[in-house]
Amino acid sequence: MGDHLQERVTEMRTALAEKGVALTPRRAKLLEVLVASDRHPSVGEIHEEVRRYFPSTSLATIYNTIELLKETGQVLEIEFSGAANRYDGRIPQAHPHLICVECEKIEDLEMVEPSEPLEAISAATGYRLVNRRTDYYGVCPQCQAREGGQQQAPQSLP
Amino acid sequence: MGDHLQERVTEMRTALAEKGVALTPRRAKLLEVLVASDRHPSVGEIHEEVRRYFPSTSLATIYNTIELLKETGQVLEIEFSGAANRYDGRIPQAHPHLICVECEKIEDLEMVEPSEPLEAISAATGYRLVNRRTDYYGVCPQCQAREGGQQQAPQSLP
DNA sequence: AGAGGTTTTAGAACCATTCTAATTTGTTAA
DNA sequence: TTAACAAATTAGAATGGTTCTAAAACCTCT
Repeated sequence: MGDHLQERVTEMRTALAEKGVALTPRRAKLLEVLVASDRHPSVGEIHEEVRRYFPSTSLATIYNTIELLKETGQVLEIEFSGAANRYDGRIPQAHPHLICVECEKIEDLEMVEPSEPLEAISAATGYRLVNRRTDYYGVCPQCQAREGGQQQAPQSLP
Repeated sequence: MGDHLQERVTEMRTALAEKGVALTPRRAKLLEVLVASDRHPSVGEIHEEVRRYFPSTSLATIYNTIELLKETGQVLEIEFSGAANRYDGRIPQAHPHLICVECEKIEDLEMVEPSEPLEAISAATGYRLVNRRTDYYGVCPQCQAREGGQQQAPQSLP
């Protein structure tokens, strides 16, 4: 695991410590799993992985710990209604994602987002903004290839 | 209902007609209700409203008709995992929303979104893009007022 | 060792959504 | 007008991710 990722785990540990909760072995493993994955894993996937080390771990523990991480701003939750929520432990700040509607892969979108004038929105609307979400949905290159060559041109969305 | 809104209902009717499905009284009322509301209503809210005119209407009918509208691109679905999905029948194209995390109000964000170079994203990533989502979450002015004056300054999200 | 707190577990409860099978409605053809 | 067929609708069951609950396990401090 790279330095940056180790640092992330450390930050999470610190955040939990400051919150006054114990860093139990299960929780420690969960942090590791969460940060080790670049798949934006679901609770189910995290559960499966933690179970490889602590087979008796219950789903509730995963949900509880994720909740603690959310409360401390240490994980980014990407909500879905028809599928399990997904979690980004590597970059807990809001940032744009690229989501494949075929294979449900989620990637970070590295391209500069033109940094919405968040203060401007706040000033214009009176909202006290606390979060944002920016997702692009499409079919990833691999899924396009798998489908054969009959894909149509990218359509522009107003 | 304004001209623009009437037009929207007409577009929806046309889309359903082209799809070859019947415009039953329930469906007609649903379109009306959907477009009449500026609340980005949930299925439950639409159901309640349609029921005022056709009391025996079942939830399944609402879900089915919404599905037809989705298939024809005539309604925008805003997904949530912890709460009911919400629907925008007025502007079915992807556009940014302002969502109050207190009262769950959803407003269209009129401010120009700096129109992401969607083709650029497509070109850079190889994705065939089909949709997008841009939401800003915060506390609306009304909810801030209701809470009293102890709100903190808007925080900037990287 | 015992007391009091936190953590964890298993399973129940919840709820929006989807599915299913049966009924109703509408239309066309005799 | 009725028969027959297709589409639409209904009530309720099933699904599945998430949350809740009560009991058990685990610490830590004395």
